[in-house]
Amino acid sequence: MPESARKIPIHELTYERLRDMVLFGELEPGQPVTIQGLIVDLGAGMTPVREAIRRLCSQGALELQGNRRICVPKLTLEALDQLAFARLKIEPQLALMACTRLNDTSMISLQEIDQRLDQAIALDDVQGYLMQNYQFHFTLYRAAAAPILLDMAQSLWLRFGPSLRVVCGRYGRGGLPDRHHDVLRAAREGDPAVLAEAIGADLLQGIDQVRLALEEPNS
Amino acid sequence: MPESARKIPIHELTYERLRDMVLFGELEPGQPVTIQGLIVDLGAGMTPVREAIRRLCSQGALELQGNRRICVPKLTLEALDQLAFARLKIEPQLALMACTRLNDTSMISLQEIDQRLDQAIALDDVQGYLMQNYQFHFTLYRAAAAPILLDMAQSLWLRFGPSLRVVCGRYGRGGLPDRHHDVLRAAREGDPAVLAEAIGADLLQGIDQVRLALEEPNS
DNA sequence: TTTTGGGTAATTTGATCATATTTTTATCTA
DNA sequence: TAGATAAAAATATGATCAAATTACCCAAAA
Repeated sequence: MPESARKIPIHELTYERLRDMVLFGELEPGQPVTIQGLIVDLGAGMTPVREAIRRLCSQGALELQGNRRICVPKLTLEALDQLAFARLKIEPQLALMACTRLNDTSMISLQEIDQRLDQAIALDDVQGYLMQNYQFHFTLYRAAAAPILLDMAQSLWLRFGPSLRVVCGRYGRGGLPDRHHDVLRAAREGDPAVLAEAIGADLLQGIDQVRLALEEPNS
Repeated sequence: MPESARKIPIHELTYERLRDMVLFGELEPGQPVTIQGLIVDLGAGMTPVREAIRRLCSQGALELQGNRRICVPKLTLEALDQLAFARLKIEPQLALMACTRLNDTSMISLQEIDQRLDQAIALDDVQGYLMQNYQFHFTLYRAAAAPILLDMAQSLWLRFGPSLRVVCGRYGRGGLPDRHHDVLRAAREGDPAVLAEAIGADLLQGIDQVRLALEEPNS
């Protein structure tokens, strides 16, 4: 085995793997998650799996039901309202703080991600879209150098991710305008207020999509 | 042993115990936390302690240093700015949502907590003050019935708590005005905007106290 | 002689696993 | 349908291994 891999403990790798499964919709809302199942699927021991689950539970990515079962939480309308409020406060602020700190390297990264994002849209690759969309936002947010707000955004995305996947998978993106180009333009021009506004508009689009789906009669 | 106690798993009890230690300043910022030490101090096994630590790390209450050591994070000025921003967005909103849902029972609870708070101030009981202050805010916030925003507030308090303890212990409350009475009055009158404003003013007072302490030369 | 530096040994601590115990869920019979 | 039993899954412990820190010793320099 490569030496570089032996630096990261298994419980960390397990956490990252499980987090991505939630974030990119490999696990659906309402789907039960068992410790034993993950031990088999991820080939990890019991302790690392348990620790990864505890971390994700405290971030809201997983939910402990009264009996000791674990599942991916289903978004309710009330939860969506809270998520919308928090995301629209936190994420534009991260964008605003990032704006003045964006250097050439991160600008190039953003543009590359944007290209892959367009590709994924063209190919109807939902998983790819979700992954690049995540990378786009968090590459921007990381530039803000605000770890606490970044943690909060991460937790909000973990609660939001599974439902976004369901919506995208069911309806596709249906010709919605691509807000990322507005974001990129604002970033290039270096106007923090405009950039924050553009991020807000992008978030709102995703939130409204999920809200429409939740308001439909079928669960 | 009482049967009621056997319902709550040890890892949950351990988490709550350790959380309170962080929240109410039993652990100082920068203080190292060891798994082995907690096993001895709390009389728990290894698994529950590890899980409690993982949960608190992902809430920002504890911090993994590069080498696999754990400590209570020290607040920097940058971190304080982020905390201030987030708290002033989230907590007034929780108060606002709670306002219209406050019933007689919770109003009485708030008043009782406020009395105990005044007692603690009169007795210079720092620990008691911190505990009642926490109870006051979260009894109010819980009434909002907004679990996601409540989780966020909880995490913010976990990051803030240890430093507040240090400040209060060092300088006392130094004749600062008691904002809780404004909060209680607004709650009684049922005006959400005024209540949110009062909470904001209370938060700002604590934040400014900590900021003053951080700006001092000595670490 | 005292101090300092380097390196090794001992100890502490974290990571992981195997296993035993308890709880919950599912199944089967009356 | 209800109650009892079996199976499965979660909780919790302790043992083992690996990594990091600390303690200690000896030699060299001041």
